[in-house]
Amino acid sequence: MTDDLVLRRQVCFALYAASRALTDVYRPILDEIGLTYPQYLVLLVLWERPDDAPTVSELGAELRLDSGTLSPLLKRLEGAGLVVRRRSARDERRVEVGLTEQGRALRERVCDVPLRIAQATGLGFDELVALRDTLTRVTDTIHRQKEQ
Amino acid sequence: MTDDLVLRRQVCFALYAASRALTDVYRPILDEIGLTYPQYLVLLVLWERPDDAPTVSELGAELRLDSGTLSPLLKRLEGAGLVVRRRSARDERRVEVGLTEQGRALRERVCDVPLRIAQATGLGFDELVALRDTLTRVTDTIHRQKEQ
DNA sequence: CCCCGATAAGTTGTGCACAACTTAATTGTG
DNA sequence: CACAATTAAGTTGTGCACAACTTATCGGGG
Repeated sequence: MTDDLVLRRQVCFALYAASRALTDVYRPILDEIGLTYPQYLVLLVLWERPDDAPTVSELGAELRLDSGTLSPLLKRLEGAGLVVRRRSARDERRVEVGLTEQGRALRERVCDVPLRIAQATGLGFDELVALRDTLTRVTDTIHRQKEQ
Repeated sequence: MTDDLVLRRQVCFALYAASRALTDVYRPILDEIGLTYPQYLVLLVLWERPDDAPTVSELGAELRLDSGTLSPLLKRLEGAGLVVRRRSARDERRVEVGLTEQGRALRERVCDVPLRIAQATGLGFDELVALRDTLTRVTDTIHRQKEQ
């Protein structure tokens, strides 16, 4: 029982270490185009629906990040000329985040990134899908518990 | 091809989200004893070998964290009275990190934590072990590539 | 013995994450 | 309509992560 506190036995550490390791793979790739990994994630959401201009809250719901994280991040993306933020006309509380032409164009420069990342993991396609699905299940389980 | 850039399909996002979700489960538990998750990880290493007093570098090798992260973290742990830092007598460059009596005693208060975390994931024991091993394999693969 | 490269820890600066709080706009209820 | 409760975004403060740099010590070759 006392052995349960050994670092290498803990799933949480494996998760924490793997997450940082994968981010390390992203870093040099994203550095070239001047993005951080969380900024890249925001753009992924925007690229999925290029004409949608989701609000900060909607972005946060997708990425599970709050305005405390997103507000300064979006300000930096706007400073880089990749997105625009505008107050909603119908609801002045909301801020809609849209892609600029430059932000839209950036998509072409990263379309081979997922493949390069997948290769770095050393896992086969089926293993990757299984891993992703297990992780998604864990995340959903935790969030469902939190809401109750 | 173009679909590869969809957020929910990316293993990396699943990893990033799961890691933060699990940390969310830790937070209220560790809050009670005044620790952050990375601080808890440092203590895990120290508890594994209570009479060892590893150096900052050795801690960093276990956790894959550099002195830029560990130095201030250890200073806070020392401020909380859980560890002591002392220059090695044989090599004045090294700083050895040892547990205080209070730090040693804290172990008793967290020995049920791994079980509580495991339950929060909703996975069975075998699934957890398989997940951990897959993640460890990914991490090792990435680090091995980095060294070459 | 001296110096030069290597090593160890710490410092500085940037960018997340997240809690707690503030400000402003909106909605529901009487 | 009035106004209290809610919601949205932003701000502030703390603590990681990590790159780049500094300071101090160590070790080996000339």
